[in-house]
Amino acid sequence: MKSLSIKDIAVKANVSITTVSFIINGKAKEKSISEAVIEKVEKIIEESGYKPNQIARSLRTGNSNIIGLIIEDISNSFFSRIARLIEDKAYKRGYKIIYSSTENSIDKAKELINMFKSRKVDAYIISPIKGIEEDIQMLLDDGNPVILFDRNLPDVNTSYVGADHFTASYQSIQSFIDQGKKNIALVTTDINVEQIIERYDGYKKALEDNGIKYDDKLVLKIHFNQEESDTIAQIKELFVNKKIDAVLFATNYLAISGLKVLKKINKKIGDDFAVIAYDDHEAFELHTPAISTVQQPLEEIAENVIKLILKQLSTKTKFENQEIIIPAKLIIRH
Amino acid sequence: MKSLSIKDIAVKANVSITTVSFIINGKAKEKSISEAVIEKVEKIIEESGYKPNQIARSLRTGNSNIIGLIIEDISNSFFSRIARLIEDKAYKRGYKIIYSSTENSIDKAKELINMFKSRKVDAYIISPIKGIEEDIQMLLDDGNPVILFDRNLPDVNTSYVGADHFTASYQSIQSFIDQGKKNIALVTTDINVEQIIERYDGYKKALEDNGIKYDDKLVLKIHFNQEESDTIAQIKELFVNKKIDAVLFATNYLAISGLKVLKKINKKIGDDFAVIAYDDHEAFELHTPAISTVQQPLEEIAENVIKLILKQLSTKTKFENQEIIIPAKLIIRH
DNA sequence: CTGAAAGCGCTTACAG
DNA sequence: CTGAAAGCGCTTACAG
Repeated sequence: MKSLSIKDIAVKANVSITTVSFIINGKAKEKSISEAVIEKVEKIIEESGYKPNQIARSLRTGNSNIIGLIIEDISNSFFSRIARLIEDKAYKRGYKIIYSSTENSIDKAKELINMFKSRKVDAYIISPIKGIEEDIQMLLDDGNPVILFDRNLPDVNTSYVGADHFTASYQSIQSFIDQGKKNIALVTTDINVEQIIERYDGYKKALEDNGIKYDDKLVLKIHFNQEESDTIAQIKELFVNKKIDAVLFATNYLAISGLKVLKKINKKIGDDFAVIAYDDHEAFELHTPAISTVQQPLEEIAENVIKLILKQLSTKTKFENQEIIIPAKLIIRH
Repeated sequence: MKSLSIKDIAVKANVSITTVSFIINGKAKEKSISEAVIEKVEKIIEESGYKPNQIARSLRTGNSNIIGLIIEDISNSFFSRIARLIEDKAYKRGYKIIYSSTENSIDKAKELINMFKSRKVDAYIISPIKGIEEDIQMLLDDGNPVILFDRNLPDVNTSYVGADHFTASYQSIQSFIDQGKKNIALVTTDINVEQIIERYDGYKKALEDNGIKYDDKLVLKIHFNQEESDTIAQIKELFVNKKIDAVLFATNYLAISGLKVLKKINKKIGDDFAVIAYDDHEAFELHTPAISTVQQPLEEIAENVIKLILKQLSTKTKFENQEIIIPAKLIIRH
């Protein structure tokens, strides 16, 4: 029942565990182990199905080949799709992923960082929230690679990969204005994170640049963790009581709720009511009519995150932090 | 830079590491350590921010408090939602999750099992595929808790948690027949797993029991990993060339493709064409008209999986395997 | 009431 | 060309 150890292999092969270790780690040549011994040991390893104990290896070497991934919620399709891409790319380079969801709770995020720390993960990929700046700074001070993605934390100097939310939001509003819209609403969340604030700023700036007066009453900030029924009621209130000819939803789940409202109040999307949703969702292409969306470049975000991680992992000296901002794409559907 | 060890704490407190260890592990009372010493040590731990190295603890105790989760694809909403629920429940009990996606590849699944094994995970939660029976049997022989979910493996004696796919599929078809439908199609996948076969069996049996002849031409088996454009072409072929008045989609992503086809060929869902989709999706409620679905009890599946894991983990003796089959729910929407 | 010491399974500097 | 031994940071049986 007990699994084999390097000692068992050494005994079977009648060599020292040092020799076995060198062979396992591909240092046989370098340590000039004879061909005959290499073959014998490899054969025994093969036949016995021996797998080195990674826990012992980690304890000794100090690295785990595990990357910790901290996100808001794995069941949100934006994150699950990113998680899948990151997993793929990490595995190809020999790294595994431990993930965990923060649910936008500062306490849970702090706890997760501590847990990952005590497990000695080699690197951290974090979609952060405000309030954990100090914890992240401590990771950096200890020399850990930390990459933020999706949301940046202005007060911490780390590497960051994300889409250009300001421009994407600006362009969405500009496209409404180009269609002749004047009363443009924004439905967003009240969570205080960079990428949501940028979407708001883009909305405001586009209005100003086009000489349209910003109206606070057309901006609905939905409380993050509330019941969907409440969200629907609030959006309905906005749609029914305000004169609106276009709306930008700042997240895909808000757009889903918004579409439910439109269905309920029987308001048609068309020439006199336009909609754009931030982040794509399968429901949008299928919807009648199809919903225009802002699409984040998931593949590129994941690729850049992994690249930065690997670069930092291989750099012994002080690492230069990088910010990589990738354009998002506005997909107009009819 | 280096993090603190138990030795550092012992030196600071002027006691042995044994004493510190007892205090950390809540055995202070049992080992009758004096109140004064306990307080002193706890204060130092608190102030220094010391976190025990879990790697060392794992090596010594043999357990990792990590559960390995092997699924088909984390970006599929069924799995990401289950993953979220399992994560939640596991965390509450002090366990962390490492996940990985198999993409329905036998080789990748085997590799993942080996990787988890060498990391000494305490338990395995697997949504399996045919071809890894031996590997799972080896885990069981080594005394590891293994819970299969979503799909069972008939040739291996393990615990299993899943929905009653046969009945759900049967009831779906029965509801079509009750509406007077005669030409009922099934769009399913060609992957050779229990839960897909059961859906097929339920379809066939319901037809037979109602005296409707089974027609092979009305069953479309889509190749698993193909491009969506090919899937759409095949479904279109079925819908255009066969006389059909109802269709059951065996997975939610097939239903999404199917709805795209209907939109394209401008076929309306209504009195003379009915649709049911297996596994819910946000797009279905929103669709015009809303799509009826078979909903799996995700919460109950996750809860039972974790319960079984904990039970097995706490049972020193030979564990009695259990199969838990939970009814799925047919939600009719109009 | 508390501590010295063995040992979990590895890696690697050192010695020969 | 190969091995003995130290040490990574813990836990715990044993001794006093």
